[in-house]
Amino acid sequence: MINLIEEVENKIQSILNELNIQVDNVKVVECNRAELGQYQYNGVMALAKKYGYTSQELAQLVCDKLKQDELIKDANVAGVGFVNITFNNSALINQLNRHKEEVDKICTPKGHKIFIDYGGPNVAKTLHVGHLRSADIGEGLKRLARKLGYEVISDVHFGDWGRQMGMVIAGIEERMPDLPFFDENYKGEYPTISPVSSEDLEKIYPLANIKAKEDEEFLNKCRKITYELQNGREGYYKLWKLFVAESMRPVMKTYDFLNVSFDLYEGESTCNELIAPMVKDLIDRKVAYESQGAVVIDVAKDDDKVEVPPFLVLKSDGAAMYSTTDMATILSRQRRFEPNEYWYVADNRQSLHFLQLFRAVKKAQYVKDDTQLIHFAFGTMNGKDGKPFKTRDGGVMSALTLIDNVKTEIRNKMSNGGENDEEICDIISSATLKFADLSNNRETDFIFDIDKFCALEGKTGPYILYTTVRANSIIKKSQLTNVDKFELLDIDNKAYIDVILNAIKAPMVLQKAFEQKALNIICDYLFVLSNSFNNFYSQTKILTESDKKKRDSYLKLCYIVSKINEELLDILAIKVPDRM
RNA sequence: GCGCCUGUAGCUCAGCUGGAAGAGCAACGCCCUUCUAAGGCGUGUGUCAGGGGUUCGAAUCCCUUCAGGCGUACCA
Repeated sequence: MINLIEEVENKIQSILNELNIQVDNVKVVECNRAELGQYQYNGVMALAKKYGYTSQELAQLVCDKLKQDELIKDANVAGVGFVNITFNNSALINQLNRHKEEVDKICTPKGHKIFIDYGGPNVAKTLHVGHLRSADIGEGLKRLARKLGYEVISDVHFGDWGRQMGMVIAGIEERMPDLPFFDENYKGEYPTISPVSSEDLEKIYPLANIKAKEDEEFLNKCRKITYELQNGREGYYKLWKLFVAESMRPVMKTYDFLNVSFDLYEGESTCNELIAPMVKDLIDRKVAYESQGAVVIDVAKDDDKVEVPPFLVLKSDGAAMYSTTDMATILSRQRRFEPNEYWYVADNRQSLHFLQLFRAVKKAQYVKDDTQLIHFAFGTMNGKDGKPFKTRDGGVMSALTLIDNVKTEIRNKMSNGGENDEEICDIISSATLKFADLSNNRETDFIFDIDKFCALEGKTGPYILYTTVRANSIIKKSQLTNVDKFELLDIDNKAYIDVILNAIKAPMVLQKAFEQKALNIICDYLFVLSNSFNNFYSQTKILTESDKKKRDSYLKLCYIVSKINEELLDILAIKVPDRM
């Protein structure tokens, strides 16, 4: 069944065809002048001249016909030939009653599998505020795809196998050289508790990184340790196991707070046993070859605008790097899941890497020809100087610090103490951060401003939650049970109709957000819908409305808004508290 | 050097498959004995970085200049 907008598009097409005007793509869009109409058609300007009309004449002809339609209350011409359309209330209400059907319509048939890789926290590096983006965006895209019927498998893909591991081990050895892990001839039992805490690791890694930059010998040692770790030196491996587990603790805590979770908690190291056979296979089949001591795959194409460097399978010292593990990881995922699409949510500085990776796996035929590999890049969160945060040298606010800041703001704001306060505070804090993050366009960089991330008023997470809690609260207060079964009536109340007008857009918003993989579209919509609801709420007495049928309609609208908000917030991985 | 991205209100940003310049914050004013004021309503602000072009119509597409950011095989 076609929706209201498609219906009016078809009608306009018929009207134009009757005038012997050929058009095949009539588009009716939201009106950007609310005082003139609800929707608008802009096509007549382009057609008029060709068919011997002035824009206004043709627009007027269209309007005259449209006005005769039962769906339409009014249609008028404005400016140089804009056709503004206002629907009858009953048409809007009918459309809103088809909400579920509309959502089902945009769902994909079952059996389409997507593998999504996001998060990518690194061992020994504390999560800083910039890391929230991959987690928030990835989680949101995963849920959005699932909402639309896709089968989605997610993996956190810990950064636990590259050179930074060698650096950390070298760093620990500098501090505690007497630990048995470093003695190649040690035969006894290794300790089972990490000799370093996650706090220690967050210091050890940046220091080692700085030292490696200044001290060539130390850098070479790190490389050697990395190679030996990857090739099974027991002491290093045992130590690595311990500090990886230790390092993950605060990360998992942060993910938990953000309502982010994965189907798989694997890492770069997971595919280690696949690397040697993979390299052999690539060389045997002459996909890869040796160049300057390293093993590479040519991935350049003749029509490249830029020189695309070869893809590195192994470094010249024989060690694996991120390109190695990314490729082997695809092999591993392909064998187990064989998805139709691979999604990588990673910042846009890695674009070239993914271009190379995707070409390399296609060239090696590790995925089918029609398997899609897509990098959903996101912009970096920059400091006030406009430059991206750097973590290796430290100095950027950690995610946990930011979380503490927001929680403090919210605790101060929360009215009177009560049960579950801490839980509610956490929910609101999480919503505050996530909404602030996701409101930004995915692809563009933006400046991190702590005040904005902690803001509780205006276009914020708490605003949306507050609206939802309000709507739920009034339903509860009515003590009526079957509110979901109540009927929306055609009531002469502009604020009420405005909410309905916004509510019918939800399925289209989902579709657009998915097409563009743009969660900020959902954020914007939540704000607009909530704002119209608050306007309605502030000027309409609901519970004290004497006309019971009207009252029930109003309650039903509260119910609808609450459900849409909950539905969309759930995609953003934002929970709704019972009270605020 | 080459490639990609960005430049919109005082600030932070939407809008970019062409269609009537937007939001939040900040400022000022109004609205709680009445359903949650984390709320509602109102007021002001713009050579959409500059210059060309295409078009009935350009913040949006094309060219160009300027400014900033990122990337450019052994970090991720």
